[in-house]
Amino acid sequence: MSDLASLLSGARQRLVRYKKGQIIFDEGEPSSAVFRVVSGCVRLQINGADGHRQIVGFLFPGDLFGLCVDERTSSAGAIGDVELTRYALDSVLQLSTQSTELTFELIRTINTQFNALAHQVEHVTHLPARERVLWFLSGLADRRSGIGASVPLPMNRRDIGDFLALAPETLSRVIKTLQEQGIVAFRGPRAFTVRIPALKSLPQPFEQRPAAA
Amino acid sequence: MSDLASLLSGARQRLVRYKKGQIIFDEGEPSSAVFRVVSGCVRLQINGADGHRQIVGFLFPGDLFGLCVDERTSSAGAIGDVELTRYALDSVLQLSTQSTELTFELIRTINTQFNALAHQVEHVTHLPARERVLWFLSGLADRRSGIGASVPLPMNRRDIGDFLALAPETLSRVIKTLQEQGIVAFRGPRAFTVRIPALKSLPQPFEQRPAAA
DNA sequence: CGACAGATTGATCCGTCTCAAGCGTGGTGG
DNA sequence: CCACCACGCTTGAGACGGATCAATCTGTCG
Repeated sequence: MSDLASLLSGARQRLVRYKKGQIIFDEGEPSSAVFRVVSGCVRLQINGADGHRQIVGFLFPGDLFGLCVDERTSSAGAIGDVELTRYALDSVLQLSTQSTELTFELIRTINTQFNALAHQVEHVTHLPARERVLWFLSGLADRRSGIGASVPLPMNRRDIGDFLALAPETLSRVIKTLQEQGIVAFRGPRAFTVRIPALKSLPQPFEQRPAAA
Repeated sequence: MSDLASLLSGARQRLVRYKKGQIIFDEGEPSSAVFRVVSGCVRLQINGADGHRQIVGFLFPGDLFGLCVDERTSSAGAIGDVELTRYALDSVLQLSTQSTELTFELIRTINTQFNALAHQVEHVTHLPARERVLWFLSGLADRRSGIGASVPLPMNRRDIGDFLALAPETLSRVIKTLQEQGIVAFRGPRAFTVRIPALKSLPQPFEQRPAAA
C-alpha cells in the first residue's frame, strides 16, 4: 500500500491556508489543482438553486480531494482554519504518466470517494433521522478516535444537517433523544462520545483510510 | 476528444450478454473487469440491509462502468436484455500505463460519474416529488432524444422510484398529475414525451456524453 | 384464455419541516 | 473587567408531503 503523499512528492506543490468558512474552489471553475488536507477539515458541497446545500463529503487530514479533469464538479470550503498541500494539476497528471503506482492510487482515491457517496445516498434516503445521525456519529468516531474516546466535531449543526439532509432542528432533537437514551454523550456541541457501539453493521460514512495518516 | 472505445481497443475484451434482471456484479466481489454498454440499459445500485435499494446510476449505450480497483463498490444489474463489452481489468490498467490519453479518459469518466451522483443527491434530497420526476424525465429526454420526441423508458416504476427515492405509488400519482397538466404525455408506461421544456435550468441526471455514441 | 407482474388508485398515518420563540456562549468594545 | 451583542443551538406547536397498506386495473406472456 503505497503512500499518496510520497508518490506526489515529485509534483509541483505548496502549502496553502484557508480560514474558517472560506471557499477553496467553486463548482464550474476551471480545475487547476488537487489538494491534500494537512490539518483541519474541508467540506465538499453542491449548492442548490434555492439556497439549499448538500454536503457530499467531509475531508480530514491525509485525504486527497479536488481531482477533476476540466471543471470543478462541486464546491469545496474550509470548515475551520485549514492547511492544505496544493498540487498543480498538470504536474500531477504529468507525474502519473511516469508512475503506474500513482495512476493506480489516483483511481483508487476517486473510486473510494464514489463509494462513500453512493453509500451516503443510500443511508440518507432510506434511513430515518435517528439512524442517520447514529451512522454519522459512529462513523466519525470509528475514523477519528474509536468508540469510547471523546471525538471532536469540527463542523456545526448546519453542516451535519446538510450532510444528512436533516433540518438543524431535527438534528438537535435527535441528538437530545440519543443522549437521554445514553447512546451518545456530548460534552458541549463540539465533542461527543459514543457509549454503545450499537449498529456495527452500518457501513461507514467516511473512507476508511487504507494506510497513511 | 478521444473515444474511449478506440483507446480501449488494445485491451483484452469480449462481448457478453445478460438477460433482464440478471446481476452483472455484486458489491464486495473482487473487481476483475470494466464494462461498456453496447445495447440495453444497466443500473448501478446499493442494496440496503432492510431490503431497500438505492439506484445510483443508469448506464446507456456508450457508457463505461465498473472501474473499481479492488472490490466492487456497488452492484450492477441488467434492466432489460443487455450487450456489454467486457474488458479485463488488468489489461486496461496495463494499457493505461502506456497511454496518457487513456489514463486521462479513465479519470474523466469516474469524475463525471461522481459529479452525476453528487447532483443526484442534491436533487433527490432537496426537491419535492414533482420536481424530482420532472428532473428525471427531462434529463432522460435530453440525453436520449430531445424535447418533443417520444422517449423510451427502459426501466420500470420501481427502478425509477429507487433512483429518485420515491415510493412507486407516489411516482405514479405524480406522473398522473404531470399528465393532467399537459407537461408530459405517456404512451403506455414505457414511453413518454416532454411537452414543455420547462425548467431547463435543472442540471441533468445523466452524464452528458462529451463525444461518442 | 387465464395468470401474473407491474401499474394505478384510494384512505390513512407518521416523520420531518417550518415557523417562531427562548437560551447559551464566545467575542468585542467600552 | 464587565456588559453587550450576535450567532449557533435548542425547544415548542403546527402543518404537510410522502409512505404505507390495501384493493383494483392493465397489459403481457405463456
